[in-house]
Amino acid sequence: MRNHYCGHLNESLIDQNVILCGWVNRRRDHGGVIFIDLRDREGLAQVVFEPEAAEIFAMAERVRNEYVLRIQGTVRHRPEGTVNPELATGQVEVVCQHIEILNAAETPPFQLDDSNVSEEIRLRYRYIDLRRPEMQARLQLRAKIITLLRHFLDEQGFLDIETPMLTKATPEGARDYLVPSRTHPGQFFALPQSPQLFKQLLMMSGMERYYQVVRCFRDEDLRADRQPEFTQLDIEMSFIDETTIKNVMESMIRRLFKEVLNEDLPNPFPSMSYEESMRRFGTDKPDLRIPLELTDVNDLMADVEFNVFAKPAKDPDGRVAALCVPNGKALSRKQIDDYTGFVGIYGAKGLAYIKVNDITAGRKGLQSPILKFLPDQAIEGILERTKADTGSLIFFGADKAKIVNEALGALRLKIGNDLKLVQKGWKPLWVVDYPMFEWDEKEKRWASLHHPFTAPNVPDIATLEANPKTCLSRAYDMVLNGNEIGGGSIRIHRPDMQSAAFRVLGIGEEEAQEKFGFLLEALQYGCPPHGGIAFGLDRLAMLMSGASSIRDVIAFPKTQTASCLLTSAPSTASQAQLRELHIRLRTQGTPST
RNA sequence: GGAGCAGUAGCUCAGCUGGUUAGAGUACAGCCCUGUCAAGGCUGGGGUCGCGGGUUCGACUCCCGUCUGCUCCGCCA
Repeated sequence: MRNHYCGHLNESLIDQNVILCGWVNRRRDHGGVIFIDLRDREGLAQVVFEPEAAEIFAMAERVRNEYVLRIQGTVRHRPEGTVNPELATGQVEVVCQHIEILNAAETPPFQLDDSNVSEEIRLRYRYIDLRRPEMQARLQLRAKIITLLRHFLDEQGFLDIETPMLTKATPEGARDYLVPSRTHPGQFFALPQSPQLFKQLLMMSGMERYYQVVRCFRDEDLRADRQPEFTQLDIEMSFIDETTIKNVMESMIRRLFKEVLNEDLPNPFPSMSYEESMRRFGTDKPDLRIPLELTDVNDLMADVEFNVFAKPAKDPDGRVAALCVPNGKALSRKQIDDYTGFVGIYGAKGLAYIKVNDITAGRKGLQSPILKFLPDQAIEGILERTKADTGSLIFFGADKAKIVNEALGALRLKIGNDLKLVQKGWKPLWVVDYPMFEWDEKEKRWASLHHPFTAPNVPDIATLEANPKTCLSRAYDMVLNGNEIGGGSIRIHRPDMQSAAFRVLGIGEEEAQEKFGFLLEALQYGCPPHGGIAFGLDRLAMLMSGASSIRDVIAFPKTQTASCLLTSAPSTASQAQLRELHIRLRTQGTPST
């Protein structure tokens, strides 16, 4: 049907007869001469229609935007002075000798070259939105990323193995998407939140190295970087420890960035403990491009006569921390008020600050509503530790450590962006030495920080059960520019340790058997030491393409309420369908017949 | 479950402290035009102001509710 892509035309094809297919990007009708920019996946080509060929010219006059055409013509140099340097094919044009309208098109609901169309409209007409070069480039980049990762893993001896989509609900973790069973009345499959247990079973099956580009489902509320269905690069290896898998995965990501973006990532990636990351950045996914850090000042505040600071300073679960912003003095009162409101989102009750007007003038060089509460010793300590200088603005958070970390961690990102302190480039790191458990205040029980199959970093079961609060796990997260792009762990590979982990989590013997009996059983039949990782492919593609939402690297994403504006899914089911599935609706919905 | 922002022409937006005929750009249609590439010129059509209720002599404008989209908190082992 065609022999060249529009976007591939160049001077080497001059005088050749080409056949192009594509969409009318734009038509410029000068009365006596008509130009049509024909667009396909690879780019644009200018097709010229001259009035001498009356029949062809008449057809070109009828053509409108987004018509689908097949054009036959001769490639020639553009006349002197009409070359378009903005266009990859701008040196040449095609003189049309034959035109075929493969399909007419209604006027599009929006203009493809409008970069400011609302997302609602774009999603409703996604098939048109995806024609835009920007979206074409993103999906092409995503395909390139996946292809490269597959090649790498294949080279390294990983097997691509599929796991079930219709599987068993899990008690821990995210809300499951449920699928009713027709053949088992009242019973349900769950769509996988991840193939976690299957990939572990594959290690027990002796597959040694597994990977899968796999869809995962979580029925939780959405964000710019979270969709109800998303794609993981899921990986598992046998007979390895943390060092091996981290090395292999680093190599993979380094090669990915080199080959796709020609970017050199550090070798090795820096590594940081969870504890250090929380202390310095208030988060376990620090954006190392922002040169701001939190500073602990608990000890300086424990004895001050200012309860807002002294109380959390003395609380074992409290934290008083400072965030020093060089040249932050320029921030207006309104901006500081805005930041106070911002940290309020995270539960902070206020945002104290000190302006450093003159670092050499001691107390007199400072300006702050809280100055009167602070003794000289505390002030000196703060200035020294935060490395404050003339012009600095020091923010303070004082509350439960969780609130201070979240509030100042988020403030650090916001100020970093607002003040344009974010450095160019890519800053990957590993975050390691996660706590094994965290206390769930609502449920009054220990919960896995990672998941219940993560190996604890302890010599024996007794140590695990005696120290749930301080026990670290063998988990590791890969973080890039403030995004968690991958996370994994060495897994528990012995049944007694797995049972102990369940016990700490308050999962009783009976429940463990019911929910995870198959896993506990499998562990008894010869399970190799193993571990793995899963990467969020959508997030990776988002970062690498410079998109600000994973929706921009997913062909057909869902909205924040998890609906598809293109197909109007989800929708009601017919009474007949529901009856077959043994389901009766509680609400007086109006199912179609 | 909660907070914020937005919803006016096909699209993107403006519309003052409430005032009688709701505008702009672009798209679209027609006419003119032989070198444009966001082509240009002239003319024209196009609106349940998201939806429902309330206040008022009068509501795009104020109030309440609701729906939709986005951002965020909670949630996401």
